[in-house]
Amino acid sequence: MTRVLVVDDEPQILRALRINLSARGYEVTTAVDGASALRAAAERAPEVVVLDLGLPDMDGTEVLAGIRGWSKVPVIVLSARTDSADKVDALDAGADDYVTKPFGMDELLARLRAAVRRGAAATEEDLPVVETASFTVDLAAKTVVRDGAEVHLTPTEWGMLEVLVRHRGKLVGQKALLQEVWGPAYATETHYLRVYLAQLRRKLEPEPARPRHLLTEAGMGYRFQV
Amino acid sequence: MTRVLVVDDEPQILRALRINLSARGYEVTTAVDGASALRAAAERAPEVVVLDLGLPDMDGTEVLAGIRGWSKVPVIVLSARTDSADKVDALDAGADDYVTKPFGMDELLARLRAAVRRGAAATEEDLPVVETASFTVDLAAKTVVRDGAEVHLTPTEWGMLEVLVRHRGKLVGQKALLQEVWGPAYATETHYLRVYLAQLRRKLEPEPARPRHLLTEAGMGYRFQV
DNA sequence: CGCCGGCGTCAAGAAGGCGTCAACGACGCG
DNA sequence: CGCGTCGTTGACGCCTTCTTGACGCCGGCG
Repeated sequence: MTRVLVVDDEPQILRALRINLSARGYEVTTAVDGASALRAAAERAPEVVVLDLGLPDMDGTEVLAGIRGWSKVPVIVLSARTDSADKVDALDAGADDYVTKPFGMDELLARLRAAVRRGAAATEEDLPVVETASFTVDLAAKTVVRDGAEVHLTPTEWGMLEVLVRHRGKLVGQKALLQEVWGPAYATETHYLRVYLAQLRRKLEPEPARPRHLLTEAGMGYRFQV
Repeated sequence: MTRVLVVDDEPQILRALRINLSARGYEVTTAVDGASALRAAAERAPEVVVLDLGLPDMDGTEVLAGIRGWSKVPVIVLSARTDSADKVDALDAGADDYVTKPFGMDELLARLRAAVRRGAAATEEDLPVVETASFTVDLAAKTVVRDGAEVHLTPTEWGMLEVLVRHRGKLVGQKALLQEVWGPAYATETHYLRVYLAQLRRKLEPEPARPRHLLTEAGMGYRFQV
């Protein structure tokens, strides 16, 4: 479910985009002015933004600058102005694409897909590599390295480790862990946790009996400590 | 000095772009047909490509696919066709932008800057040739060389190898692999993977029973190890 | 002090994934 | 039409992985 933020002050455009995007499985948020657009961009963390330049409260390029100040999210600018200088300004201000109204919905959707595709490639690359004193977890490559050698993990082992590493430092409840790895039906099979935690510790901890990174919080859940 | 590859068969456009781009400090390479475009893209490793769809020897989208087979370099498509379907096709084939002729030079330059700005982040490890201890894969030429001789691969075999090599080092999930090679409808035909992996290993691995580069991660997927 | 529940460990059987071989049919080419 | 190549499918044995049960340890509580 791709989150997209649509910013426009014309109700009919907003409506058309909302309908078309929702129908294609996008999760649409809308904003009708610059201030609420900036707020929505920060709160919803959309994966792509469609931004009309003609807003009532502030200039579109200001909104763009406001977003670019902290985010690299792809922004597709919509505008009624066909003037070349406007396009240049918007693109140089950080827009990823510029579409003039009236626009073909097919084309806009295609440009949207292109923008999302690029953005996805970018976020995939900055998946973190988490390092501890005794081993290293690469979430993107799905590998664990210990003492220079790769450690082989089974799918279930990796599933648990991934969840724990993603929430590193935080406590993950038993129920939550079971549901994320095995599915909602297994929320009470706490025995699985013990078995697989033991296997992970045997493979990763220098002293499995005294775990330093894969910690148990009795009665609560588990925690991954860097 | 940003390297840009311009592909067009109309001399006056080539000339206009060369002059304008050179004047702005770009390092321009040109190509007048698809075959030389692919060669130039592989050899010069441009940071951005301007590609005309109407080439004499092959369809523009084929050129695009040829580049996308191994590189994420931003491609701006130029075309005289204003038809919405053409735009959608090109954008979905991996184009980053689509500009219709006749175009304003200012606008094209702005779109070029936008494309370069985005692409600047992700232009490493984009090399079209990947070498292992026992064979060499050329993603741009779509060839595999082993012991000095070229190895013949069927289209499906090549499809799998290409996907794996493109994600070299990373684990590729079975579903992802099936969908990239066979299409979304085949996401569960895991038997195909076993058959074709075996064939690839027989053709490429020195010891097919003990693969060194085409590795299986049971239950998860496959990995290409350099 | 003894009971009890949660935890860690081990091991064995069940289930499913994997590699391999081989056969079949579709297709393109001469 | 005959040929070879390629993709698809089935069968089979092997091996990994999951699941399950048994058991001992420990800390809290009555």
